[in-house]
Formats: sequence, C-alpha cells, structure tokens
Amino acid sequence: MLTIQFIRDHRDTIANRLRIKKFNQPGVIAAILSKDDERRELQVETNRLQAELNRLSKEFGILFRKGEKEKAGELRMQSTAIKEKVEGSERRLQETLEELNDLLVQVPNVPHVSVPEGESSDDNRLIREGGRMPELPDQPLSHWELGTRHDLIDFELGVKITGSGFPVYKGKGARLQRALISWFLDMNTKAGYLEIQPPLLVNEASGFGTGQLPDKEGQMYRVTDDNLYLIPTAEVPVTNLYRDMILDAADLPVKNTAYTPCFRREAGSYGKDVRGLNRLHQFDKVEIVQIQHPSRSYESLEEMVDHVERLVSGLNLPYRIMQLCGGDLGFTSALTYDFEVYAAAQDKWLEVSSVSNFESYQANRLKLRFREPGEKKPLLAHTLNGSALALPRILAALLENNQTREGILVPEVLHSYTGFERI
RNA sequence: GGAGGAAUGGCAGAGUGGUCGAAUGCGGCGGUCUUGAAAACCGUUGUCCGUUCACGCGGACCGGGGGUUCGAAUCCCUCUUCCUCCGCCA
Repeated sequence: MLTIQFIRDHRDTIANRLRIKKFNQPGVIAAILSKDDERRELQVETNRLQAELNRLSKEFGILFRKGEKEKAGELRMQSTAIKEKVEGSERRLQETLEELNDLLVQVPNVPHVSVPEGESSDDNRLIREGGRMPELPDQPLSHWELGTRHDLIDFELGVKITGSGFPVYKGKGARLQRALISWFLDMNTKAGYLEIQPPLLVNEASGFGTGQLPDKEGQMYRVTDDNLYLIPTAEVPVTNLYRDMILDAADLPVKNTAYTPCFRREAGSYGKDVRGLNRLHQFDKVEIVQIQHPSRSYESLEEMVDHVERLVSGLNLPYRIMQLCGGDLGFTSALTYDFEVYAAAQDKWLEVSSVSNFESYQANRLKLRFREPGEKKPLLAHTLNGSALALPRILAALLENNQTREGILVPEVLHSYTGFERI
C-alpha cells in the first residue's frame, strides 16, 4: 500500500494520477487525510495521558518505598482516574488506526508517468516485437489436439482425478515440461539469480505482504483447517522471504528465481479462452524476483525485460512486448510489461510473462527496507518480479508453431534437456 | 499426537513486580595511540509513531494477542515457534 506520508505529500495530485488506473474515488483519499488528522490528534492526546500515568506510577513507587503511605494512597486514586482516560483514548486510537488501514488498502499503486491511458488490454502499448511467424502445414492442429494425438497431455484424466484445469502431462509432454523448467532456471541463475525452492503454501501475513490479500482472496485456494493458502505464484513466498527485514544497501539488488507450481481458482473465467492449456487452475512457472534500490529499480525492470526477451527468442517463438495501459495494470503495480507469444494454430497471442515494478507498494506492506551506509533511517526498498517463464502457454505455442509433417520439432536449446529433437 | 523446557537488542546472554529500552560480552561505527595495522583505551550503537525550524522532548515495542496491577520483560490466560523425550512417518 501507499504510505500515509506519500498521500499527504501528494494530496493535490494523487487523485489525478490514480484516475488513469480507473480509481475514481477521490472520497477515499479525502477520508484518509481526515482520518489521519484524527489519528494524530488522538495520538497526541493518548501520549499525553500515558506520560501522566507513567509519571504518577513512578512517584507512587518512590513514595511507597519511602513508606509514605498516605501520600501514596492519594496518588493511587489519581492514577486510577487517569487510567480510565488512558484506556478510552488508547481504544479510540486503535479503532482509528484500523479504520485508516481499511481505507489505505483500498488505494491502488500509483502508475508510473509513462503508463498510457486506456480501458482494457486493447489499449496496451506495443513496445517491440520479434521472432518469425511460423509456416504451418495444411490443416494445422491446436495444441490440445496435438497433445492428445501424441499422448503428451491428458485433460480427461486430470478431470477424473481432480477437475477441469488440472491436466496430466505424460511421456514426452512431461519431459518437455521438465526441460523447460530446467532451461529457464539455468538461464536465470546464469543471469545472477539465486535459485530458491520455497513452500507452496503460505500464511495470511504473506498473502497480505504481496497484496493478494485482502483484495484477491477469492483467487487463491485456501486450506481452511490450517488457515493457509496455496500460492498463486512464486512471487508470494519468494518476496515474503524478505518481510520485516532491513537490508544493507550493499546487498541490493537481491535477485532470486524459483520454479513452483501455481494454483489459481480463476473464479469467473469460462468460455473459449480457457481451452486446452490457455487457462489452468494448476500450472508451472519459473519466476524472477528482484529487490532493488529505489533509484535503480527501473534499470532493473529493463534488465528483467531484456532477460525474458532472451528466453522467448531462444525458443524461437514470435513474441511481442506490451506496456499495460492504466485500465489493465494490476492493483499493486506501477509499471508492467507483458510478453505475449503467438500460438499459430489458434491464431492467438498468449500472455506468457508479466514483468512489473511495484516500487515501494509491496515493500510498505512487507516492511522491507534497506539502509544506506552512514544513514540512520532505513528506507523502503523497491520490489520487482516477472515470469521467466510460465509454462503452459509456452508449451501451447511450441506445439502449435513447430508442428510439421515430420512431427513436432523441439527447439534446439532444449535438446540436451529433453534427450529428443522431435515428437 | 503425548510429556516437559524455552522465546529478551545484529549475535551470545543477564534480568521474577517500581528511575529496565533493558546488565555484561562479542560484533558494528567514531576517536586516542601508531609510519600503517593489530592490541589497548575512550565514546557510540534498535524500530516505529507523535511533537519541534532545530537541540530536544513524549509515547509504544523484551515471539503474537488478551488479562491482573497505581505500575509488567518479570504474574495469569491463549496462540505461534523452537528444543528435549515418546509415538507415527516420506
């Protein structure tokens, strides 16, 4: 969330900057500012009463030890009276703090100045494109047809054992998945990312830290008995590794990568977009996460984009990089680039990576800070993450684009991982 | 799952009701000494909020939450985590 200080400092411009993100509730900002004034008044009053009570208690202790029982008794009555006031004041302060927090979490991150206006994904800005469009044989097959024909992916078995959106990968299909994961991780570690294997279930505090809670609660699978959530992305556990930490500026940037399955309920999304591997409840993804100094976070964002671009072009997939418009930008993000690859048989662009700078929005929730050498006050760090890469749609595009009369060709970079060159 | 013990500052570790935000040691930072370094010595060293032009001042925090008390790191309840033993187990 935004810091109250930031909102105070930009009270005149913030509503306008949020408008681009389709947050048209200037009332919330006004309510935050007045609630914060209220909070400060209450704080001053509470602190004053607390100081008074502390002073009386201290005096009481001294008198009591001296044996001046009578004077002590007087003080005790005074303290009792003040104590009631302190309790009342503390309770009001606590309530105000909670109300303020409830308002604060409703405000999305402020978009970067370069974010274009727009309503939906149709208004996203094309940054650049690359790769060559494939030439398909006559009557090309979709990836779900190819998956079934070559016995790579079994959707029906998944339905039997779990439900729709939980495919079973078999044989060369499973091996191809493992090859992609290994190649991605190897490329990421070569680029300086530390490989992490995090837990796949997280607690409430972690969900809150990266912003999935409270606003995206319905998107996560929940283990109610133990009050845990299945991770929707490795971003959650890997970023939360650094919750409540103060890092040295010299440790920045922190660069981590993790492969994990991801679990998403995808409540409310049905229809033809969800066919095959296009949208799943469980899928595999390799994630990259950076924690960076605020003055260098946008350099890191570009570096991450370049890195992801090397991955997609290494697989010889036609791709394009889009900058998300205000209306399409996520709640917690300041700037996001989406990578889309072209799946030729479906004639569709599929999103395979989303690379974002959250600036200090997550860090403020996470209490993730760093200290400049010689400085006393720690500052909020910036967090960034991106997919490098999400598997199912990559697999879909590979199968569809590389189908030939002689079988499906495996990209060269994967040969040493798969042990086969065609399917 | 059962029985017992524990959780204190960057780390180690004292503190069982009253100037305790907390002894002491280590580490860090600054200084003295030194050609330089080490050693020694001196000083300093948590986070957050509020207030102040500033020096400063006030408040909260000793795993989390709640309670007892004029006053809680210290007593009580509860949750979490860790350790030891038993059981189960990939």
